[in-house]
Amino acid sequence: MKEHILIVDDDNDILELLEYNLSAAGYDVLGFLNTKHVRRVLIEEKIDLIIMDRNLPDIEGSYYVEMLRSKNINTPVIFLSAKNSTEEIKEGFLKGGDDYLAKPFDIEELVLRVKAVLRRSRGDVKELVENVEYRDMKLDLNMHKVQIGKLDIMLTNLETSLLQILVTNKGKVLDREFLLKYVWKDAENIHPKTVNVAIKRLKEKIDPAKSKEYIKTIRGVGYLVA
Amino acid sequence: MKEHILIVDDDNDILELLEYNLSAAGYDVLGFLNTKHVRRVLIEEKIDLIIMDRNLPDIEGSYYVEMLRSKNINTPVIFLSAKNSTEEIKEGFLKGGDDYLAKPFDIEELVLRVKAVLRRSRGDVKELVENVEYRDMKLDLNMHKVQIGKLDIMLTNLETSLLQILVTNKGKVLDREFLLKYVWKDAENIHPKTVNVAIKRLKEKIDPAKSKEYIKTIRGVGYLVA
DNA sequence: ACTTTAGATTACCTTTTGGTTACATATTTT
DNA sequence: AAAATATGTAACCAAAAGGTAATCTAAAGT
Repeated sequence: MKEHILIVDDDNDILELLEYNLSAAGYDVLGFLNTKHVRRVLIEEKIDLIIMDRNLPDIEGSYYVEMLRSKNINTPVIFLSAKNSTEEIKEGFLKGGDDYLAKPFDIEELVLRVKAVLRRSRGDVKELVENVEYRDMKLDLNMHKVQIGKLDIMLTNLETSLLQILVTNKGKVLDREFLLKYVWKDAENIHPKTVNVAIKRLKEKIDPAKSKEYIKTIRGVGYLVA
Repeated sequence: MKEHILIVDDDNDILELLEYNLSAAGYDVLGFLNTKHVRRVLIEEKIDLIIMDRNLPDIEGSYYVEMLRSKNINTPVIFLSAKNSTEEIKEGFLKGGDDYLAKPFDIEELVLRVKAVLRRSRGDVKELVENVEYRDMKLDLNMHKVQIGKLDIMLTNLETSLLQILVTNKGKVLDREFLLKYVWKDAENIHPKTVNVAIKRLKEKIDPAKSKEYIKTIRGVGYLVA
């Protein structure tokens, strides 16, 4: 099955150039001139890579990506931009980009960078649409909520990604180091005890009566959903 | 556990600059001035990322990476090179590189690119450990429990590793010295009698009725699972 | 049978670890 | 800007794990 690339660039010429060349390279390409419908498409379709211009009419591209990341949308992103000072490049990576290419660019180099990112991220791309279920709990990643029985419980970003990683790794004990890596995205200087508190709050939220034991503590190791 | 980065660059100053900054960013760094021992290190150590100069005394860096790829060594590679024509950059990607940064480079940008590649190249799923079985006992190392018949019994860290080593060495008598070495990891000043108590507690836990005799005592030698 | 010796058992105590809460800071919403 | 919310940090407490030592028991040698 072809891999899907979503492009956002307000310059129609560039959009066409990219669509032409990436299609020729065997990808399915979806082009957009602004971010208006991007989020919905990301949720509804299986998108493997985003190519994003930074100078967009409605929003600065890197801010848009930062927003996506905060919603647990981790599709790889390559920035494409005339802003090419090192400061701006660094910002692109800090906001969650996977690569950064300055305009004007060599189209073949872009295609190669696309391939490199896809090669590396393959298999690790999370299904955005698919919701995760466990016992009587339905986790809706996009809406940031869990349905437990008839009850809808809103979750914060942190709670969503913590619960997500626990449930998708069900049956495995996740230690604090692992959780810090994937939920806190390696943020520097985060105390491991932070995990305890986050877990405690999550438990409290999804099971205030403490009757379900969704999340078990494995002393000396970490936490798991069994 | 820290991620390991291997660097190959014949310029000692650059090597030191990278070692300093990547160590500061929390990585374990191994620097090399040529590729002589690189392949052996890649095989023997767990290396998560390679930073490779292209101008090496013994071989062209991208050819070296191409060789690695042909040997199914798929560790991510970031090229670092004074060769920065688009043709040469393209060659870097074609030979299997994940990113390409032209010298001179901004060290902070490099660190960010390193993070981006590592973030993308590691899966977010915890690896499953193989489980061990013996008689009617299933030892689940992921969940730190044994299933005996229908019954699930949670184990502590010590109990898990003790039972694991006994069962995986089934048929062999393990003496206290051996157990102290592998279960207690040679911790200083551990009294050999400690093993007796640990074994006693483990027996009690997995067979409170004392009817199964999973673990036999061999007087004067040690313990075994037959 | 008696003695010796290794292992089992038990009780005790220290250390480690996680839970809990309160507070501070940062972020988001209004 | 103010209020509300989210989340990190630190302090404190409780529980669990596990090491040690004293005592008991059983096996091996005489």
